[in-house]
Amino acid sequence: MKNIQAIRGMNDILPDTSKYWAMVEGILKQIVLQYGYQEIRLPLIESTKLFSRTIGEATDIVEKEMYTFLDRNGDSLTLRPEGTASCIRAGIEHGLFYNQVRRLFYYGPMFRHERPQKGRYRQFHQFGVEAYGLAGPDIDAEIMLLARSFWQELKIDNKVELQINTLGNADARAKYRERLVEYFKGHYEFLDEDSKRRLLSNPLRILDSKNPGLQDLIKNAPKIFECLDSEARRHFDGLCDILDKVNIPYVVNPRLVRGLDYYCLTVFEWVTTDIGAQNAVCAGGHYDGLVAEMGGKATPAIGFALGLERLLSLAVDSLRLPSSDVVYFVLLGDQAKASGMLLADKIRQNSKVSVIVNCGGGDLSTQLKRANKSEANIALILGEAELVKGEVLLKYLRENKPQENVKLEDVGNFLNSNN
RNA sequence: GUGAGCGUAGCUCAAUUGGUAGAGCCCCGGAUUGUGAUUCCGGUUGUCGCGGGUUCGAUUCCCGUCGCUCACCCCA
Repeated sequence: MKNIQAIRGMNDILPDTSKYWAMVEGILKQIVLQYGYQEIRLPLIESTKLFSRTIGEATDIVEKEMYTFLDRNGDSLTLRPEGTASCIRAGIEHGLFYNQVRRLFYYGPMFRHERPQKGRYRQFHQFGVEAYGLAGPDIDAEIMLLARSFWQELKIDNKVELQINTLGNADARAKYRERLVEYFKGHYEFLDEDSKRRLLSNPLRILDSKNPGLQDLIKNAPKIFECLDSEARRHFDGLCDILDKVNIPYVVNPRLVRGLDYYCLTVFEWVTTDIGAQNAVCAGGHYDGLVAEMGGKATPAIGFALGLERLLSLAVDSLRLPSSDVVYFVLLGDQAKASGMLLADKIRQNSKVSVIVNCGGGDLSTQLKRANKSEANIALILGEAELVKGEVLLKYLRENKPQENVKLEDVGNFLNSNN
């Protein structure tokens, strides 16, 4: 029988890699907490309607990428393809947004049934940040400052670029959509198959096309700025003004549109050229209409999601794992074996170090080999001779220092002060 | 969903114009019966992805299939 393998596009994160995940998650979490954002933990499964309504019926996510199945009672359920819909659902359900400002964050796995490639998997992980009840543009800038803190702390500030654009309000977006359709219909014969399809489903996305043959056509297309009302224009100018003053470099990219239906006003992407074709590390925008659309009171909202797989592949080179204090407990003889586990627990209680106790026997040489292969930087040797003296023999595995004898009752303190 | 490249040991890879496979790392034992990492010696690695075809004979050639990777589409 063939061995069972992981589902396509679903990855195991093995110990060598999980260390980096834990470190990055810790850094991100610490930063958002410092900005006053609170964690919200959301279910992985929601009612299918939640996503089809909010993300947009005509988007690829809803049309063909959702993991949808019937519950035993016949309800249609879906593994979440993104976090914002759930976040708003939870916020309305528990009254979090009612006349209040909320700064929230979440992280965890998302699911989209796409063909996997570098930086894109069927189960992938997002870290999302969302702010409710603030119209901006100051909150827009805050969120970008926050993201910039991520890159600085992860030492990848020089690898990412911020691109911003505005989509205007719903009216402007509708008007712009019409003008774009008109324009591209006038040049229909030059469009490729994908763009002809997009003309019907989501004309804004034609602007995003990677086809080199289309670039001239796109360059000459009408600009969203021609359709903006004065309020949207003020919002965007206000954002640019703050970004300039807080020294966040950015590029205005009028062709930047987002795939999901719910975005309006400010949209932005942090992009990179370092991780393959999937170049968006972090992206988001305003979704001021969503809360009301889902039955809540009209509430301005802005947020972004960042792809942790993409972030990891970008940051892993510059990350230095914190050195860990680990000792390996070598036990020789039946007496030592009997008391070793107990002693190890005493050390764990009296110090902050991790203690790996040798299991499976072996002579001194064998056990030291294991110690050397482990992450331990110190071996503690306890044999008949040491037991009699009430000591352990402490041997440094990674530094050129002489080994020394330490009284059993002093081991915890010794390890503490040594590190 | 579409296209291209690749599937040989736990890992990284080699080889055979078609004659049933090899190296490094890893692992185990010994030199070293209480001293690891270095060095030396020895040992185990395998339905050559799966199925079929051609052939006296297929890991090699052909067809199919599955898997992986990258790219398109789409998105974080």
